[in-house]
Amino acid sequence: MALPNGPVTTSSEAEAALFDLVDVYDRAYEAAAAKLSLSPAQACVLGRLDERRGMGALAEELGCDASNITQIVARLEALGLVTREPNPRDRRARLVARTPRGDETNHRFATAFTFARTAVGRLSPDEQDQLTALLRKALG
Amino acid sequence: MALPNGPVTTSSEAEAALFDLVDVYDRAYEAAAAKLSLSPAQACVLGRLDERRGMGALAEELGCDASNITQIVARLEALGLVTREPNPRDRRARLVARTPRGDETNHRFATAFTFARTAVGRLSPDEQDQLTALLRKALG
DNA sequence: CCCCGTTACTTGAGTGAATCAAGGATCATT
DNA sequence: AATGATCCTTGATTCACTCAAGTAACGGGG
Repeated sequence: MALPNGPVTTSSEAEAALFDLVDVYDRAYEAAAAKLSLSPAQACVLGRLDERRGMGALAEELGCDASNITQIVARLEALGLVTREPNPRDRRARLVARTPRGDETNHRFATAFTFARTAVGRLSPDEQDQLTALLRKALG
Repeated sequence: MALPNGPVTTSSEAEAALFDLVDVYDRAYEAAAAKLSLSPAQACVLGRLDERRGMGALAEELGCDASNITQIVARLEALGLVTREPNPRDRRARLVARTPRGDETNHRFATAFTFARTAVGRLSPDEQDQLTALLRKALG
């Protein structure tokens, strides 16, 4: 279990609530991935492959080094969840795509990661809109 | 940069907002720690040492294995940010405490991690209360 | 057509988080 | 005094992540 990105000084109620949310969210994500024997990073990459795409595109979207993606995709490939086909238009590049088993695993992950769904579901539609507006404003 | 605990399927606006919040929060936490050459885990442990405490207490609070804490505290100790004194009441146990430099580093981290403060600061006091109430309700 | 800089990805080395299994030391109880 | 539990450490392993360096292929200018 990853250590929480905890509050240093809890100056306000709202800040504490934000921290609690982030902590619970992260733990739930990790737990859902673990249920499928995936690391959070693997689940994340798998979830970005609704359409096949290149390694570089993944790296840029996820904000990490390309060599990091190489490793994670290699593990997903070894698990049979992903293929890494050559790009016919550019022989330097690879196109990563989920296999049928990858699709199924991704779907099972989406089902297992209930936290966001459940949390939002505790709010009425009006409250959901309020929350969205407040979060958007807070994010600046 | 840690991969985001991204949305698998973005079914609602509110869920997407939650994900964005978590992602930005985590990245800001990591960036603040990196500014002080600390890992997120190190910053986290350092932040829990306002009072001296045992390794086991840390492990339990942070929800991880004791041996994980052993490593992190060892690195903090090597950095001169923490001491690991024997507990006079129980010679098996160790009491971990921040050094003066650890106090200063922790304070600088708290200053550098502006995200939660800034985000909440974009809201009026009323809005802050609303956000807190909504998050608490969503967390169940 | 060939050089050349750029791009796409891989490889290797290194750090650190995290978990598990096993072990040593000490405590606390019988 | 023996036993079992508790506190922590050590060792082994896996994985994420980063950086530096390398390979292969694209694409444009001479």
